[in-house]
Amino acid sequence: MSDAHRRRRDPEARRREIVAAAAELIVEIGVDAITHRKVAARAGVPLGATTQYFATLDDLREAALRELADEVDARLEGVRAALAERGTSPAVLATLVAEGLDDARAVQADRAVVTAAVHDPGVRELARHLSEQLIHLLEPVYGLERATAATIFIDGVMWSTQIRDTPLDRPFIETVLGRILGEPASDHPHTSAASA
Amino acid sequence: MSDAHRRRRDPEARRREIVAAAAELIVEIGVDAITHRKVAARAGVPLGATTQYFATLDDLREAALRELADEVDARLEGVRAALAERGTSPAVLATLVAEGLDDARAVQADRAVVTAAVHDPGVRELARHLSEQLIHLLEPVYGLERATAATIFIDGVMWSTQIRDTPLDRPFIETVLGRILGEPASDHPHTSAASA
Amino acid sequence: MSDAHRRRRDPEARRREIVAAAAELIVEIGVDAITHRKVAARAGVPLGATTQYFATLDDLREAALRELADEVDARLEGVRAALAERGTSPAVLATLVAEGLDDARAVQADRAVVTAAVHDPGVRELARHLSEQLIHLLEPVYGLERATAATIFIDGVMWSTQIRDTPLDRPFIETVLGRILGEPASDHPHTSAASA
Amino acid sequence: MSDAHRRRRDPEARRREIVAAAAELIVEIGVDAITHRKVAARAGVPLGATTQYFATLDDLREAALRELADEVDARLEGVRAALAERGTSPAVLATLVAEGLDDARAVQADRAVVTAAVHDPGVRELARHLSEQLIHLLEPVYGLERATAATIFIDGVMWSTQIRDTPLDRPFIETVLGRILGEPASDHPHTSAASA
DNA sequence: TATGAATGAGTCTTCATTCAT
DNA sequence: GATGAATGAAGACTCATTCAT
Repeated sequence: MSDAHRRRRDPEARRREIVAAAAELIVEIGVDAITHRKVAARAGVPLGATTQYFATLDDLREAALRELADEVDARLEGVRAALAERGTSPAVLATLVAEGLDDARAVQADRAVVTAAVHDPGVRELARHLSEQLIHLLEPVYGLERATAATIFIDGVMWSTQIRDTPLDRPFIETVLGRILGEPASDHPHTSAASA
Repeated sequence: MSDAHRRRRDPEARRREIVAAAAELIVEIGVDAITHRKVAARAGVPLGATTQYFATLDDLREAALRELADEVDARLEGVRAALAERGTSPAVLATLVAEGLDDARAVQADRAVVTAAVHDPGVRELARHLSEQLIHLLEPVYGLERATAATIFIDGVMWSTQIRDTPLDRPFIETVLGRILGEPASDHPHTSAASA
Repeated sequence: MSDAHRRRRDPEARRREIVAAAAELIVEIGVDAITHRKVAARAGVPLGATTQYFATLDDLREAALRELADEVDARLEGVRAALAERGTSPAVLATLVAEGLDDARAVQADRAVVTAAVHDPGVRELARHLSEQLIHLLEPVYGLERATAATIFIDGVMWSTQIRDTPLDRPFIETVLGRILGEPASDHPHTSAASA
Repeated sequence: MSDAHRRRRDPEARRREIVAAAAELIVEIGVDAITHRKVAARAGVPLGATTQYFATLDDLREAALRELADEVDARLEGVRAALAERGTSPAVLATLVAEGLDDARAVQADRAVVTAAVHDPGVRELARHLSEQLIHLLEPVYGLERATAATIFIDGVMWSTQIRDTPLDRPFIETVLGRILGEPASDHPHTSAASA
């Protein structure tokens, strides 16, 4: 019965395939290099399908960037869970960051969104949202200022990984996060004098 | 072929104009959005001039990115001089960084080089060189690890500025740099805002 | 992008039209003088159609040369049939060659392929194939050496026709072919105009 | 004194260098592929020199083709001398032809002129002149018809060499020329019923 | 609805030719 | 006179987008 319902394919599934292909390509060749043809080829769908589901290439691009942002969001959710379970210490956080660095796709997805944000106000909100997510994760324990500082540092770590051949190692990250975050505040947040 | 009046005849100047126009455009619309036509229009030269001086658009792009990197280099030289004069303290450094953040062009030039580095190995070296410059500035006073950490943090600050509407403020930067750098390791201690 | 009326929708036919137009132009203005624009104009199709069907101009050129080679092949098949019916004598062959010379297009098609072969290894095979076709037609009757010699001579006749205003006449061709081929070596002798 | 006369260089010599470079290039890459820039680079002269000595590229092309034709002419003069000395027999002629085939440049020069002749009436005369030269060499001994036939065959041999990997061998050429030319006429020409 | 043919705008690039120096 | 900078026309090619089927 469920098979009979969908004639050929599930439109939603196809849409997802296209977005996934576009996201892959953005990570690989950059947001400005994607074309309908490349996306169609990568997704294994006919050219027409890419224009069927998205009015313009910009729309497709946006959907793909949103997809990448969702991936990062999901990853952050994993971080949240891990911190909740293992404790929000610089050591645990450093471990999670270092793990993230090992997943090239994760790093690139994040960087792609931020890069696209520079010249696209729409994406800017996406990028802002992501870093705020991390801030909000750390803020209850370390306060806004330190949480912001740590997030900005981790941002720098991501870029460093993207540009350099040798990724930064966990001990370094832990040490620096330790300095930035200091000791966890006893139990609950203190509003501090952070800026942004 | 045409009866048009040939323009000025100063190859070096013209080349510089073209590179400057390309650099401007990279900052404004992104490295992937530049075209011969846009550069020619911005520089106020005929289309053919852009191809006369650069065999390929890639060559022109590279020259423009190098120009931007040189700008950043010059700025870093200014930082070096200021640190030498006013002391390599987190406070002085924070002031210089905050000043840099106020110069949108400076931030954008730096970010443009880093962004272009992601998909262009040639530019990657340029980007690496820039961050190493800053590391080398701080290393004599704070050691490699702290110098690197501070540089990575400043990198994050730059991105944050690029993405957010409100730039981070000087006190925040000073506080965090203080935590990252700690007391100068050398014999010329400065007043540092370290805490924790 | 435009409100133009799309034309007919018969890809195969359109492809053939484009190839035919390109072949015509190669014969008229030479293989190196064809451009997308000229082909499109000649075929009566928009510029984009020529690039839609052929990834590169080289591909289009190759298809057109192959088309010309096919024409020559078809002509050779006619020669084969005629020789089979009327006997493989120098006289019959000379008549067929002389007929071929009267068809300017046939001569030009042949010469165009050979000319293009000089600087294009891919086409070289095409050209070789054509002359081998004729050799194989004559070889069973006259042996490889004489068949080759006659083919080479006929090649020279084609070029002579291409360069001179007055084409060589049938009697001359017959006389020379008679000398080159001599008496048929097979069991089915034909009246031959051999002399000397 | 002779050195003082010419300021920088001998204009005539420079002109010859340019023509020689163009001729070389025509042989290598085809008559349609030459450009001012390529010729200047090959000749080792500044770009402006190529336009200084020739009003248009067509003029330069024509001069270069004429140069190639002159080379062939010189070669034919060598053939004339050799025939005069060693006798105008098919064997001697075949040897000279076979020697010519070994000189790739000689074959290509000849073919370049003939090829260019197809679409350029001006060059056509040049090409006609060349084959007539050879006819006139053989005519006194073998008569116009046989001389023409042999020339046409040799023309075919040249093309065959250009297209095939393995050049035709001397014995084959001698055998066929022997059949085409027959025995040398006793002493002086007989006007025969040849066509062209 | 799904597909891919159709179209032309726009891109990079090459070059003949002109002409300032 | 010699040089190479200057210019734009023209060429190959790519692709977003439209729309017939």
